[in-house]
Amino acid sequence: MSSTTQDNETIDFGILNELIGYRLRRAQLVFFNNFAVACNDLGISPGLFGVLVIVARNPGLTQTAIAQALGNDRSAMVAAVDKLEKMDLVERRPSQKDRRSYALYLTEHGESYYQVIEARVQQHEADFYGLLKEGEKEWLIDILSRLTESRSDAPACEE
Amino acid sequence: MSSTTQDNETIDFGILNELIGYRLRRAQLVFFNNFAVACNDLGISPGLFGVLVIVARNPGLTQTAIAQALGNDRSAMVAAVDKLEKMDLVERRPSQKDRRSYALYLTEHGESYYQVIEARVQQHEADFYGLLKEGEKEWLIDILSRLTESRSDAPACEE
DNA sequence: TTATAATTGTTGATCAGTCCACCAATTAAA
DNA sequence: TTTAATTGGTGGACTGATCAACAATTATAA
Repeated sequence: MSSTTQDNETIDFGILNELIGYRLRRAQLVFFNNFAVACNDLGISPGLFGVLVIVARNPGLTQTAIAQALGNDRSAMVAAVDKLEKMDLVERRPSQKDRRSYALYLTEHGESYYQVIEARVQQHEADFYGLLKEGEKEWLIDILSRLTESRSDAPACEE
Repeated sequence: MSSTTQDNETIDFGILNELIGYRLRRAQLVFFNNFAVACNDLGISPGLFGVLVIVARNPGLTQTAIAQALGNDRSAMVAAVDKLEKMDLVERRPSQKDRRSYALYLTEHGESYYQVIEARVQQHEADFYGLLKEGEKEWLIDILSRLTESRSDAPACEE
């Protein structure tokens, strides 16, 4: 009911501040901006990073398999993999089992560059750790996972 | 028979599942979809609902004031208010203090219709309450607020 | 006062992301 | 063999966000 800072010029946010959906959107936007600032020189967006992680940890997957894992459309993968290929981070190798599909792998340059990117991303995340108390990060991720995997065609999540 | 679908279960998400940013994005997407399903017949998007709430609780504000409160660009408000005007929910009244700006108010129809919309939104939010334990909702909102208002883009802060 | 700077709503352009329908080639199933 | 699915891919539509510019208006400084 009360906003965090009740200053002179009080705008009443009403129900908005108590809506998980609204708060999620605002927080996600802040993370997005921070990610962009931290990784713009690397040419990596959050979406591209997601693809990179899946390819790095699961070499040989097809584009549709990655799309399903990330909850994206197959068609969206084309431009993403094209970009990553032009950056010499990912390469498409013709699948031997299925001549329709490609098997995706990190290039040699991609292998080493991925270490840089992941370190940068983790550093970007750490920018927010000061705002969290003991155990809050794990709890937050747990509850977000619950909210995500409850409904919808949740992606295949392990662990 | 087992090539693609079984791969799904063994996909390693690596660092992804432990990233707050990634989890936020996924959860927010689920909320967005649920919101759309719950409110598509009302013609209200999350963004439009945000504007509606601010106008309802703070009648007479200018478009830029609302944009700043919601963290949006001023130019984005034009199309939003145009839509809400065509729906006969919001009206622009010329400001008496400043002839450059408008003062925004809910129309008569908007006043009653807003009750319907807010009830629907709250019902949509309640779809997720079953996943939360005692006090977790307040905790989650508190954490998300902290993450959001840490950075410069904080809403509702005038000087 | 006058000259200058700032603000308001608005337009337009760009850009990323999502979504959907569709296609040729290939594979799976009937 | 005929038919149905699936793959990567293309194109279009549709949001959203972002930014630069503009005319009208207001605020500030000289």
